[in-house]
Amino acid sequence: MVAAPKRDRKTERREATRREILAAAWEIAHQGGLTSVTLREIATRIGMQPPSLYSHFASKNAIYDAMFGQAWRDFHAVLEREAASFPADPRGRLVALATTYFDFATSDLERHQLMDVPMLRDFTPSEEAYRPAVECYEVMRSVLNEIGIRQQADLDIYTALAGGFVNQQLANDPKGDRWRVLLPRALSLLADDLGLPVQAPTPRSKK
Amino acid sequence: MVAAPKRDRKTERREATRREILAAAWEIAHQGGLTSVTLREIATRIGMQPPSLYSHFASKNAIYDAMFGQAWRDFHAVLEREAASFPADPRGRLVALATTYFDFATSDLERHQLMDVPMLRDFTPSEEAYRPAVECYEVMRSVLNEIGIRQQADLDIYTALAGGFVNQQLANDPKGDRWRVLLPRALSLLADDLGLPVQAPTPRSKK
DNA sequence: GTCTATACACCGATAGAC
DNA sequence: GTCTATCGGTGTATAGAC
Repeated sequence: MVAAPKRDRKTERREATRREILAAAWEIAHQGGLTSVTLREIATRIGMQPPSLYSHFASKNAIYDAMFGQAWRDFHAVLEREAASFPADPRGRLVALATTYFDFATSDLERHQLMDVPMLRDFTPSEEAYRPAVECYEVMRSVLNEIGIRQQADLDIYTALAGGFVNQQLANDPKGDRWRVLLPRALSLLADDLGLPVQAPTPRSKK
Repeated sequence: MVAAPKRDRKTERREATRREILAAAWEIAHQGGLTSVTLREIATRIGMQPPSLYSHFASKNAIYDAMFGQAWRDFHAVLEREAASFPADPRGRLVALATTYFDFATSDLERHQLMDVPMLRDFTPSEEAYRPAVECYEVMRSVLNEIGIRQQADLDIYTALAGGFVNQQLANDPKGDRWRVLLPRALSLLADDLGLPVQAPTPRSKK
């Protein structure tokens, strides 16, 4: 009995083309905003004719959908990776969680808009594309839960705060860190209010 | 010498038509979002042919521009009116200021997007339309200044907080008050951190 | 000031040949 | 799977008659 071939060259090529299309779409979005992504422009960039794209995606919204899913899967991967090395103390974890989200969101405006700002009319993510988003929320909620932030009102304040910082950073200082550096202080206010234990800072060498 | 006529019927009619155009534009925006405002649709609603709109506005962006200016002048009026009856104590003033902004912003999603969320490509407000926006910032900054919030970092935390609450409210509970009711608590955290004096609540009749 | 007619540049999507 | 050709629609804006 001969082993089935491990690689399916045809499928590989198909997926390579899909990736190429998505890469071009991201490139366009980064240059001219999400709404400037058009089938014509995608096709031009990858040397195709616009109708050929329909062999790979059922519609333009299907492309947005794939981008949406990809973005959340990427964040999920980052979140899992970073969460493994979060500090042990509650306040440190809180800051680390928020900073992980903040950095991911602010590092790519158009991706953030696609993920978190419903700005594309007549685009609604499919259930499949939405799944990794739900998984991210689960991870974040469980981290906050461990810390002791369980009440809905407390979670709501946290999300408003994190989202507000991201938006201000992107809107008013997109290349800087004006709000990023304030994040720990803002979170410590919340931590104080919730009575999270303060961990004495690790003693440093003298002075 | 005959007194000049107080009313210019021609000008009045012109401005009435302008108002009619803007009213139709807002109506469309409220129903289908800011980007769904088109000259065709405006013209249809007021019983005109699309090209006729050019007798009143130089371009579509000129219409957005007028809407932008109108929105900020409206907020300025609300702000001046409300500020006259803000409480005397710093914490009360802080909450009143933020609530005034919050209520105005959340009461009209499309207006908020036009004012605060740069989401229309190739639209930049003219200097004239931007002026009332600057005046609003002046008023808000001066209120915060009286309270004792003067450092840029403190102002930045305030704006991130206020903006974050507005966005969460509009995105996740547009018809409710889930974040509105949390606003005083969130602001008291900031007030605590800044050491704003706490005013003993006015004694009420017994228990 | 408003109209008709039209120019012009886009867009997403489909049909059918190869 | 990719192509050519094309459909049917969107939009802003201009020219010129009335």
